[in-house]
Amino acid sequence: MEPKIQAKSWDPRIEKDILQKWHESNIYKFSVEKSKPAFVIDTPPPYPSGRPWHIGAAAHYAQIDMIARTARMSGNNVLFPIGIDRNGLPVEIYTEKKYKIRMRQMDREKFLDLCRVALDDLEAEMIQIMKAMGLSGNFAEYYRTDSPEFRALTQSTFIELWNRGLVYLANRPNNYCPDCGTTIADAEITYDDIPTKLVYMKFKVKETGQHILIASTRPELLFACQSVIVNPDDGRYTGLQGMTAEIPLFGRQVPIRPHHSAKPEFGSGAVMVCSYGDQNDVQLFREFGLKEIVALNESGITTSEAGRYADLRVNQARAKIIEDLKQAGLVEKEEDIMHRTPLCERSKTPIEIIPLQDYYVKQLDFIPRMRELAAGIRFHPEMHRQILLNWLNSVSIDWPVSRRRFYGTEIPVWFCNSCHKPNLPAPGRYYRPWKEKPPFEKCSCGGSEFTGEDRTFDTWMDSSITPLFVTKFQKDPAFNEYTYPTEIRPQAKDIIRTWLHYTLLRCLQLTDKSPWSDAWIMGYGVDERGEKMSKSKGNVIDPFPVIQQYGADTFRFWSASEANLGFDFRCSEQKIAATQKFLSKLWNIGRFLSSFATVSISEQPKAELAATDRWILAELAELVEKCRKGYSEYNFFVPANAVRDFAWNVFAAHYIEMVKWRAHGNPEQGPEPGAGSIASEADRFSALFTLHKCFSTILLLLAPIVPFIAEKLWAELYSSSGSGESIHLQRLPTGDELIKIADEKFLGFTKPILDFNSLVWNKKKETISNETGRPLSLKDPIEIDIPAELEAFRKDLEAMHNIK
RNA sequence: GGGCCGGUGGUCUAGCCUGGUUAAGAUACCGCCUUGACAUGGCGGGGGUCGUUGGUUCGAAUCCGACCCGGCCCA
Repeated sequence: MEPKIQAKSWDPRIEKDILQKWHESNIYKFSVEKSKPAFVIDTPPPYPSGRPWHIGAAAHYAQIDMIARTARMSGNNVLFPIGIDRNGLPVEIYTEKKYKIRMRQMDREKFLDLCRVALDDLEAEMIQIMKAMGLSGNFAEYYRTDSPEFRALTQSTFIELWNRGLVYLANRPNNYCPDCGTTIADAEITYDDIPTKLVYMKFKVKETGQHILIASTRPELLFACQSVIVNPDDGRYTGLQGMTAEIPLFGRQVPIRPHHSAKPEFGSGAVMVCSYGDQNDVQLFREFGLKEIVALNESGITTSEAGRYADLRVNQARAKIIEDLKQAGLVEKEEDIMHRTPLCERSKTPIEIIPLQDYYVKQLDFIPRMRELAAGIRFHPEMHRQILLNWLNSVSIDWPVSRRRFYGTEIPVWFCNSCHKPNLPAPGRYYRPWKEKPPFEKCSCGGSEFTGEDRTFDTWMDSSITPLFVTKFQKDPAFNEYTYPTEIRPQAKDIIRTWLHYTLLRCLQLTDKSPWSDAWIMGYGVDERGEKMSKSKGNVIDPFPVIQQYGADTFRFWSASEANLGFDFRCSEQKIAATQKFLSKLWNIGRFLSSFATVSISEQPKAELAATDRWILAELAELVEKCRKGYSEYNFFVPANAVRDFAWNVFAAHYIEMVKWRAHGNPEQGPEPGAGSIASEADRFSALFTLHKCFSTILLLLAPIVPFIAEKLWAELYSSSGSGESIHLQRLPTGDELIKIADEKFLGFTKPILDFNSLVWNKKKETISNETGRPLSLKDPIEIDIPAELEAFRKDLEAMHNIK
């Protein structure tokens, strides 16, 4: 019998037609439907930062789509928004490089236009990949975080917080990246061990005339020193506590105090406290009430406080000061050490701590409540909850949200030129104070001249309201009511302390609840040796050609079967290529089944099924339960591997071989029927029913992971004769009905059956044929005893192996 | 210094929660086979002191303790 499906392997080019069909039938449409539960995904809007898109990120979005499809096939009304994050530093740097320009040395408006064009190009490619991967998202209404509509929401939510007293302006030392020219938050800092010199300098003790050795990695801050500290338990310095030290080269006198933060084992055990070498200095200035000396300006240049060393870059000042100290014989020694240095996450520049005026959003007051919300969110996997809790425990200052950058949402504030009071407009529209007149006439002081704020927000101010934006907060109350809070936040684990944290904070402040019930945290994609991918290492894999060559389903199945929930996963093209074999296997099982009339799989069989059929259905029921458990945790690693193992190693390898003779029925149609191969109609029906029951279930179980091939095979075998409905509008199967027709006790036969088949195959291999002088072919007859416990399967086993 | 995660054939992973025959799969390697869905296939094979070490137990990859190594995060 000729199979209805002709092609001998799955052709990924078919995916294009299927995409077109989905697009035309608009099957992933979302609208408010009170009778159906809403399932809203707080999709991460990717940042189009340059080519190629990270393959790990592409895998991440493939899995987010699996969440959407799982939810849909579980009976939910799914909102799967698609957005693009376009605010922030990376595009500014990209644009500066591309056009060889400097942002601050050109017209702001023109610079923004160049950024926009760059983003449009990068975004178009990203959307193209997302579509090609088969994401069932709402592309028709995709949003951008730099649109007037999005920015208006960022601003209006800021204005609301301001009016409620949750925002303040303050001048305080904060992390400053001299390279980016802006304040950054603690969350945007990374640490790296960098080799540096620890300089041992001699300070004179006024009272004794002796020297005290001060070890410091920041000698260039000498002139900003306001105290020396020693550990109170450090016997070497007990007598010096309370005395006065004289700063070399500058001659200023500062007190020597005891403080536990001076570690006796580090350097000389005596430390100078300057404004500001590190966060500990900030802490000590506050604790001791010291007067701050501003050491560096916003360009990272020493101020006039540095005297002879003014107007120098940090490195220059450092070199000159060390040289002069050496000349004066005041350097005892220099030691090479590795120093854990705070770096700007974006530019990798060492950060400085500089006092500047910034806007702060209050977060310290909200930490206890955030801990409560964090306890109520279901984390997938559970272990990643700890990353958030650790971060909540280490937050020590409010969130500085102003940035001295251009491509971002403007801070909607105008300062009165007379009294300098900040004036805010009414919330609602998008404001650009640096180029617009204020939407009001007078300040409360009577002044009518204003200066617009020219700074922008930290981009997390925008990103942290995605759950509000996608649920039409403050715009469509009925929609918002139906969709908020959302169901799930999928994201990568490296932005828990930023995106997840800030979203929780902002939504708590604005809605008094958690924006989601579940948080789904994915690990990183690393290279095949487990190392981070980076352009400099040359181990980056571009996902686009991979998807084009192997197809979206191959890429998706690879992603599901390789990335266990929350763990880092390895990316290797070889493995992706190998994955394609499974799709080919699946296709050919479908091709085999297409040789026979499709038996209605919705009907219950009338007569009792054959033992072999009840056995495989028992295995199938177990598979379904296992997959459902995986799907309920959005862990696609579980169903992907379980279905592959079942379909390939049990169903195809053993079951199909055992029932082929019954499926064919009429021995005239098989070239060389085995013993006892004339099957009754009842036996034949039993086999066909079971084959289709198993295969249709396999397709349903795989549909969220490999939507294209599942759709195609479903259409070929199960829907074209019926309603013609997409597999993606079906429900995931349950094990209940299978248990009715199967029987759990048959599970015990799996191992004996597999072992027996293997035994026969081995025996044929060992037996050398008298005719050919070679091992027996699998279709050659053989004499072998069937174990008593497999008596119920005798007919199928005899036919399969041609046992005489 | 603290926290989290991992350490299983050459490579990658499953099994560990809930201890129990011969430690499973993929990949790579080797050998054989065109069999009627599939050579992008089938069958077979070699290859592991389950990080180390103590303990609990009749029995430990699995439970408990200590240690070593790697990764990430925090200080």
